Amino acid sequence: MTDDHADTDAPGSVTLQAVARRAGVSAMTVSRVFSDHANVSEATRAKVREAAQHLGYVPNRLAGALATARTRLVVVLIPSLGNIVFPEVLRGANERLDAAGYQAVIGVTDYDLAKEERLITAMQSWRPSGWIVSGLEHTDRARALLRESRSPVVEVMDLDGTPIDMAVGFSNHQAGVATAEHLLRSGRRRIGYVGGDLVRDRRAGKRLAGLQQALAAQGLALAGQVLADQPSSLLRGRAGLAELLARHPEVDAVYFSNDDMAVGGLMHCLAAGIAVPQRLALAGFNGLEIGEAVPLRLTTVSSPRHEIGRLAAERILARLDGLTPPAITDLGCTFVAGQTA
Amino acid sequence: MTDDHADTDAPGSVTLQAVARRAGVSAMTVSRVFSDHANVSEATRAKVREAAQHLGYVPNRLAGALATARTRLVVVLIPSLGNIVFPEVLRGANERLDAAGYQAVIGVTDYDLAKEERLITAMQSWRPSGWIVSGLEHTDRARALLRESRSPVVEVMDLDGTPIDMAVGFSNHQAGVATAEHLLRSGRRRIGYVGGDLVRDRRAGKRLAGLQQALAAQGLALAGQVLADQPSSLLRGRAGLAELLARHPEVDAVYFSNDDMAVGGLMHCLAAGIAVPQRLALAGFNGLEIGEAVPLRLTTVSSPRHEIGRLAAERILARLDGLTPPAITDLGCTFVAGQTA
DNA sequence: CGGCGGATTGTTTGCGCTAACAAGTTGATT
DNA sequence: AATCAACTTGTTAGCGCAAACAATCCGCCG
Repeated sequence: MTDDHADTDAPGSVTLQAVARRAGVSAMTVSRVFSDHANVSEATRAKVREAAQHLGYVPNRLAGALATARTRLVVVLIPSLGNIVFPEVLRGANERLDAAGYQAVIGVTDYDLAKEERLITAMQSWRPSGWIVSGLEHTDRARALLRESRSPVVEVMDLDGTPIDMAVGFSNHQAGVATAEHLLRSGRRRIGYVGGDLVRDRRAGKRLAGLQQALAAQGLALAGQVLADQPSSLLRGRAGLAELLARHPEVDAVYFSNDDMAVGGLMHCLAAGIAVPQRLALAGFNGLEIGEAVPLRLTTVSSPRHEIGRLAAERILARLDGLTPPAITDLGCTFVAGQTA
Repeated sequence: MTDDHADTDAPGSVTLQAVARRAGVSAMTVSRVFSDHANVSEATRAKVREAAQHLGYVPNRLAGALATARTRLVVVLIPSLGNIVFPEVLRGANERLDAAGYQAVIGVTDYDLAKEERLITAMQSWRPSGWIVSGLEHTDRARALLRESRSPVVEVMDLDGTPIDMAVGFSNHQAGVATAEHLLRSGRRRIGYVGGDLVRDRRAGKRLAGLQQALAAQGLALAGQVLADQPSSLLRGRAGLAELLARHPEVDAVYFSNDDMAVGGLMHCLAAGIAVPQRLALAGFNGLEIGEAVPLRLTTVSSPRHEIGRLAAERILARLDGLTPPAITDLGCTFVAGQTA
């Protein structure tokens, strides 16, 4: 073994130059082979590929991105990784981005707009090619930073408001209205709510507002509510329903902030022998699989999470291709008539 | 407005040079202020910070990383985003990395070792500072690539085998043994299994192997098994148990590949009126919240997913600080005696 | 047989930053 | 007042790659 140590080298240490030397061509030619957008003769191509293979060359995207000012990095900002909903959005985005040679870079805001703003600043230092952020609520500065980044921005999971650039999702308000209408149609009049912090989870707040608006249209108001301040979960929903019933025994239907909470509530009913839906109707939101697997299929509104992630990525890629995709993509959410309401 | 356009500029367009000019110092001095590892007088610091603030300067980490050959990027490779287990590992890792100024970069292998290998090659082009990968099973080439990257590697969620560099997790085999022992102690002898593809999910395979080994020690064998080839889920578990009971009505206990499957099985029992645990004992794995929320608390073995992610990140950071953390960190997993077995 | 056009390859330069070293400044010490 | 050490700031060069332009090569036409 002489001077090019072949596969015993660290892959990162082999440069374009090294490959060029071994192939007997210039660095630029090697670059052209790897980004293959220029015309290089088949013979040269083969020589270069052989050399690259032999040396174990892996291109350095840092250098490439610096030179071209195109990182092919897309930041995905989600509120939480602890709730399966957002990983599913991420999954959709990641699948599409990966297929296009782009890399998703995640940030978790913890439902905190100040933290989101900090993350945006930090992420900007990677000069991402695009942004996918959750919701339409942001600090003014966050909005300004995103706009000034001059990269495509897609806000996902919410359409009740004005997007910075593009939006892919559905109306949470509408989901609340749809649920209210179903409950009212089935004769419920004393409707309660069990959820989490409505300031942190603005989208849950919008669903509740939709429900309340539909109630108000019938001259009704919420019969009672329980708001936990910890993140939503099955156990919280179970305890929350118990508390609501203790304080407002008259309620005949309960809207939950989401399916986790609702299934928790259903478990309370099963354990406490409360007849669902005769004595009490239950409704959730999201259309999680768990709602289908419980003994009584959960009545809920299903959100197209995976598709939202996929389409958000699609919109960004389209924009980077010089196209002009629609600013707003309403994927809707579908009412699922289960057995609990 | 003369030549430096202040905050109307795209943040990415402001360079160290521009800040240096406005502050009346050299670029190097600005660099020192931002990476603040050198001594810069307080007066200069203030001038620089004012200039940076005014121009809306955001450092370019691509350029910084290229110059220092340190990206502060840590690749996290997980098999799936569709199962809450792995996002939780990711959450733990992300929290720790974020706090240290590092960025997690995700890749989803889909339980496919060939895809994992491809991802490792692709990720290497970002020259990550470290790697967190799931499991101990990899292709030879994947193993070689990781070793040659000369960056710290932590394999998570499995200790039954030999790590490339470091490992943080627990023994899946042991989890299977513990479950078997509990079932045997409570008098079960005809134990069945419901799970997914054991080649794809090697860790589930190791748990089953542990169970079988413990059975064999008593001269017993598995009474029957059902293997779905789709990813594990509540509905699959529910259907799987129905199928197992149809084919092997004599089984008196069922081990599931994980809690999702087990809760699905429990739902089948609730719906079909099968007495749990009298007629049939059920056991899962993971210790998901859903197992605690169902009417009968699920008997399972709890895995410290969040802590595994956190510690994996910790190990990488320690190594990058020049320390020598332990090669193997066994966090164990704890048997949870629920009401289903 | 000279020269022209298209295909192929090479050269130069700079992306934005930081390591390494050089140089200047200050105050204290003798 | 000369000297030195410690602190502070500047200069040079290069990280690995690709854009832009320059140079070469080849076959083929008139």
